[in-house]
Amino acid sequence: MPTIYEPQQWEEKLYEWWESMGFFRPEQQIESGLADPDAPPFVISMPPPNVTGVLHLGHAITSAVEDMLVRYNRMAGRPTLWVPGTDHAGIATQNVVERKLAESGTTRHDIGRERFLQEVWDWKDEYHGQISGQQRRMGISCDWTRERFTLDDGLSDAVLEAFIRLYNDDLIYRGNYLVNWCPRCESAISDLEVEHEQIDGKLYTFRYPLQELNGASSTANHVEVSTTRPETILGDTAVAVHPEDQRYAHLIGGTALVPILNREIPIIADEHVDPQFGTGALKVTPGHDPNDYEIAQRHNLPYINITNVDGTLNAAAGPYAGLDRFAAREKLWQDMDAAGLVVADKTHLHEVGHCQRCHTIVEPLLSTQWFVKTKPLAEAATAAVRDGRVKIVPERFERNYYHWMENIRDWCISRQLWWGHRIPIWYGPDGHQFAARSESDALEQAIEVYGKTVKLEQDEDVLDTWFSSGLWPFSTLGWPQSENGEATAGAASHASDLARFYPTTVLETGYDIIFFWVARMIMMGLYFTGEAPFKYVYLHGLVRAEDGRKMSKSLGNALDPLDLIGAYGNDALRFTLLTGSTPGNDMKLSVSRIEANRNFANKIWNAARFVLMNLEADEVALDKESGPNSITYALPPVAAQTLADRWILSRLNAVQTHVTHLIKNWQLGEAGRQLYEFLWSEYCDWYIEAAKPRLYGGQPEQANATRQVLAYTLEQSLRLLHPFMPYVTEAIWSHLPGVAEQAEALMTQRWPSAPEQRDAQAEDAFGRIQEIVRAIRNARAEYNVEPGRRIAAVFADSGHMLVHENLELFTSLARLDAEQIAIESNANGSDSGPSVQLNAGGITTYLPLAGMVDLAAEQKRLQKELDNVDNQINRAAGLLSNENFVGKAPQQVVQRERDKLEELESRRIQVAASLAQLGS
RNA sequence: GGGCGGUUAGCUCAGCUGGUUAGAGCGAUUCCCUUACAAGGAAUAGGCCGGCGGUUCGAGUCCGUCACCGCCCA
Repeated sequence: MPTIYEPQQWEEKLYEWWESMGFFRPEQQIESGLADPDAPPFVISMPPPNVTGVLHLGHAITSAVEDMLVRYNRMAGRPTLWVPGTDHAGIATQNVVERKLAESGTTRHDIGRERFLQEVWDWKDEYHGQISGQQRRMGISCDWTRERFTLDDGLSDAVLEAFIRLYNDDLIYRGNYLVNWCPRCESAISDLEVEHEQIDGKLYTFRYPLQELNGASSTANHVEVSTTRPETILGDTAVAVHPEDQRYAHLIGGTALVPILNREIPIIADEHVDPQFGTGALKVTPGHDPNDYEIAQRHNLPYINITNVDGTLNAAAGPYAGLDRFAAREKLWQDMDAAGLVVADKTHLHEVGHCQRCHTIVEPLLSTQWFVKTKPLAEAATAAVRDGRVKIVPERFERNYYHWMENIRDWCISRQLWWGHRIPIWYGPDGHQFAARSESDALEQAIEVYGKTVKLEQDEDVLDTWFSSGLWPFSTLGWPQSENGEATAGAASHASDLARFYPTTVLETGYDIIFFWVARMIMMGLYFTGEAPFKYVYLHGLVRAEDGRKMSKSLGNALDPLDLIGAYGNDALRFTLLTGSTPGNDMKLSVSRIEANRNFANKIWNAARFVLMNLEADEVALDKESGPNSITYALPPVAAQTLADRWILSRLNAVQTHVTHLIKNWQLGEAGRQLYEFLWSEYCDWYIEAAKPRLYGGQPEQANATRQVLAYTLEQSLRLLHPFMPYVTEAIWSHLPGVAEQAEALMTQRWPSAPEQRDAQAEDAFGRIQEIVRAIRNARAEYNVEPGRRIAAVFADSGHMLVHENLELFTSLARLDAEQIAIESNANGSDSGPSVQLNAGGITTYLPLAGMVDLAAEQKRLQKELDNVDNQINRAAGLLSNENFVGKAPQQVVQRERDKLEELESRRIQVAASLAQLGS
């Protein structure tokens, strides 16, 4: 084994091997005996990445978390299925291909629907390969034989089925309403796809001319009105004031004249008007503003649409027709200025909706679209979370979810795009709608209606991508075919997937798509399958750049996960993503942390090298009792175990228990950190160091026992670490003599589940040794003792057994001179002058550093220590003298304080004695 | 306007249902290429846990409030 772990040498090779062995497939897991066929399967539907392009760190964290969960559960013996796939991403993908066409000087309209779709499919085929290659580099152990794409045949069938059922159940309707329109995409988008952003715009105030009231001579021939979008004046159909606003009461019922156009519009009273805002008078543009739209409904006002689909103004805008909406804004304002209507324009901060995909300012527009009636679906979906059928982790997101569900509005699902699932509606000559799975189906229906064959036109539009995504957890498992028991030929082998694997177990994704995706899956899943599509929703935070900003290509601060994997290895990246944050909280990804975790992988690699070098000498016995997928190294009999052995085994047991508990409670990061601490700070820094003297200098049987414990602990630790760092653990495991020959792979080994069995005495005793060793090392450093020099030490009698039984530990860990170690009942080391006196681990240790001891410094140090001990004694004694504490605190807490106080007091005696000796 | 999150060491973050003297990584200082690892080892320094108030025997942790930062929704 080389001295440095090189992930590049291992990762792709191991992944190909894992995949080729079928380890990712539940069928194989059962056949091989790893999975219990009767255990509840563990199932995840992978959030399908868009086929638009390249995977980013959001995908990396998704992959890391899901793979961790999947690997853990697989090892724990549940049949585990992780369904991969990609999303056709309607708007995003169409945009990219359109941009590509633009580069070669053409448009989709030039080449037509059919050729355009062919272009997109070609593009998809190319990028799909790239993306699944990247996903494999991320090491995800998903079942590729079940990979799906939202536009493939099976999923398209699911979309048809879902649409038609909702349509027939009157939960889908078509109508002319105000929708969010993106003039760049030339499509409607849903409320969710509008991103509100604060804009430093202007508030324009102008005079709305009034028609003179008949007979009465009014001094006011205008009313002042403010707007942020002057061009919409051209579409005004009323001026509104608050019914109780005294300033304007006399105007109600009058008539205003639209500037430039001189169209007559009524002045109305409506509660919605905020008298405090602007001038308190409101222009009403029902065709281009959602609030105004509602006012218009209340007052039966007409709706005027002034814009074309591309954002230019139409004939209704009179002289401004043909101008872009923003150019028209400028021109109209100039013209109004010239007409003496302008009062002022001042800067004004306000929220403006932008298209999520292309960032164009969205225009509210009257348009005929398809909608899903969401209320009934949302009610069921709310109930599923309320009664615990679906649990959201972290729980706080449930509030968001409820709030959204309770205020849900109908979902605009039609898009004026070509790339996507075409709406399965055909129109007869009279506009009659036929919802059908195919044109021939529609024609048959038409014959029944018309009594003869008629020409039908299919709706031009496609469905919102999220409509098909909403079906993902069950459509990928074969719904609706397998539900109807009519498996199609291609899906024959997976025909019963729906029955076996649905509902899925966990839906894991970023909290940013809880509404877009998670909420809709729950609504759709409940409606179509009667069951919530998953039991748990685990939401991870967003990965941000080191400066805390969102990573984006345009900011140039985006890190490419593939680059990071190439530079530091997959394990380093995923361990960083897993341990770098807590569920639902964002993380700033720092490269230095990835580097540190690469070092961790290397550290384990080298620890393994050390162990393996020592295993070469003799064959280490295996423990075959533990059964298939659990074969590990045998441990020496307890009688042959040293203190260090018992200590590390107890610690291993504790970590195993704790880590399992943490994972079950979704505390994945904390679980990873525990393993990091254990392996580095306990196994490497202490146990391996403690093992060295026994391996090199001890008796053969001792060396052998040590090898067993070294090997066992390493082997079990690799199992625990595998879900967090699959590659380096698998690579090391493949070298383990004996064990690796008995089984195929670490990833198909059983998760350790030994009962909790701590050795408190060993943990306490070894802890004392650590304290003493640290104190000696500290003193050596303080006194600049040459690192290689072995020094004498005298231990107080109180530590007789501990020191006597672990002499070699002290000599090797603290570099003591074995010839000059003494245990004395009344030691002061005075033979060779004053000593440094250490009070650690409950024992006084004297270091007779001849000629080096600085009396004054020692006195100062000991005094400081004494003060410190006194402080703690006061604290503990204070607590214990408090009746309330003794009476109300749990017994164990009180007992702990008593023990502590006792120890502190004996420590105080030691320190005080040391100080006294020094002074003498 | 409503909701959520954050504020802990110089920097980036842990700290689960309240209970040892609050931890890690990076950075800093000193020393060491000791036969697993210099991507390493040993040691050290560094924190009124955002402010105020409350509950409690006991608060980084629970409650209230304020401030600042960020996100979501309207």
